[in-house]
Amino acid sequence: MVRPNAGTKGVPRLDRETQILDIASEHFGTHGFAATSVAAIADRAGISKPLIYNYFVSKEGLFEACLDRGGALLAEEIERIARGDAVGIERGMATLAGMFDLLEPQPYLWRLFFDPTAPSTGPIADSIALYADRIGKLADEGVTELMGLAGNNDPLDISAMTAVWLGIVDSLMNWWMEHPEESAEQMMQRCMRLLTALFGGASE
Amino acid sequence: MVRPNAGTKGVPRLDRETQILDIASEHFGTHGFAATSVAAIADRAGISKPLIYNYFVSKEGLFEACLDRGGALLAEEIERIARGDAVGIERGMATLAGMFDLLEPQPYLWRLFFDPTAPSTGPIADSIALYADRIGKLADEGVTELMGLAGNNDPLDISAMTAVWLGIVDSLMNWWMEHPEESAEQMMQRCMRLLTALFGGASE
DNA sequence: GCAATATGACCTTTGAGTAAGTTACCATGG
DNA sequence: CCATGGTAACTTACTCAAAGGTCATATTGC
Repeated sequence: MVRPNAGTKGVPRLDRETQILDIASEHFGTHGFAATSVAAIADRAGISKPLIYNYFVSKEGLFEACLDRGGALLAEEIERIARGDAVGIERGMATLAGMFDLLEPQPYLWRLFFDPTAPSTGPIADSIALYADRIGKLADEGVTELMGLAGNNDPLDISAMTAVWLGIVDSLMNWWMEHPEESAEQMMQRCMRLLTALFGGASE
Repeated sequence: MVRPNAGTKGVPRLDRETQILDIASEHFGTHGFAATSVAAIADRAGISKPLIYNYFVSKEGLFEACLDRGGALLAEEIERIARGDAVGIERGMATLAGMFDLLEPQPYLWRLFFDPTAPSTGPIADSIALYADRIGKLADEGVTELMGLAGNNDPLDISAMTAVWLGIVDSLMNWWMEHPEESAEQMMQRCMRLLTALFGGASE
């Protein structure tokens, strides 16, 4: 009764790490690196701060672990879709569909890689650059294809269009976070409707 | 000699306030509220922290002053454009043109109102909500028009499309921040090219 | 008893915010 | 024409709280 919380809870390290990463990813993704405190994560996990430091060394280490897990997930999925044969807008929509499926339980994962409050130097910046490049490269590839079809090969135009494309994905993930009742399937159908509205029903 | 830095520099309050707001807006807009320190702003302005507190009361007060100045600027410009007669995509492009002109020296201003690390309660949240609503309402209006032309009146579709539109503006401002050599005029022409590429040259 | 899981209590750094004073300028009165 | 004092601009040197990070120790299963 004096120390109601003393002693082990018997949760294996891997399970605990997974749980911590889940909670940390949500916090980091939702509020950003700077506005997230390790103590808050520990609280939400029902454990003490030192356990987190024991497993992840530092706040940056924890963030990096989130990046690694999330980045691998995202990059692999986008790469898988890139190996398909969709081209132009179709490829974009296929990518979106994949992202919705993948991120159904956790749309905030996407934002980990576009966090302006994350450290801009050191291992974190490297890690972000790594995955952002990997994702960005595929986006760039898709956009280059699309623009090429329209006869535009200007590198800066392509760079800007890629940024816009990533921004679109970003805003859809944000919107999804504010409408959690929406399923991946519904999100995708909504996007199709938006696309046809934009193109006056002439797409497809 | 004992206190080489003591004493006034004789800069009138209004001038100093303007200078502080310029620097603070850039920091807040670039790195977010949580990742910005008052001391850093004071440093960049070449003054001491207490002077900032003297003029703006608190970090939140400073942020709010940035919001008020920037928000009025943005909202008034968007409202001015909304009173024009452009409709659908044209209205979007007109708005973009206005934003580029207005934000030529300071694209980061836009991000002040979409900062996930800003306090979510209190006067700041109110201020953000005020301007974000004002901007969002106009965006919503434009999007509703556009979607209506295509026969889509679903409120959630409109809400999502508005989010996407704001996300597009956001990503363009970010891209611009990374390409400061670009003029407002050039940005606009680039956007026109992107639009025609998207619509297969059939727009206009 | 040993290794894994776990914690309370601490240290340290960072950054928001403040108290008290300093410097320069300008208006007034003698 | 110079003392006097009021006020605006400005700073040094602090306080205090929150958050990152560490240490010694406790519980439990084998």
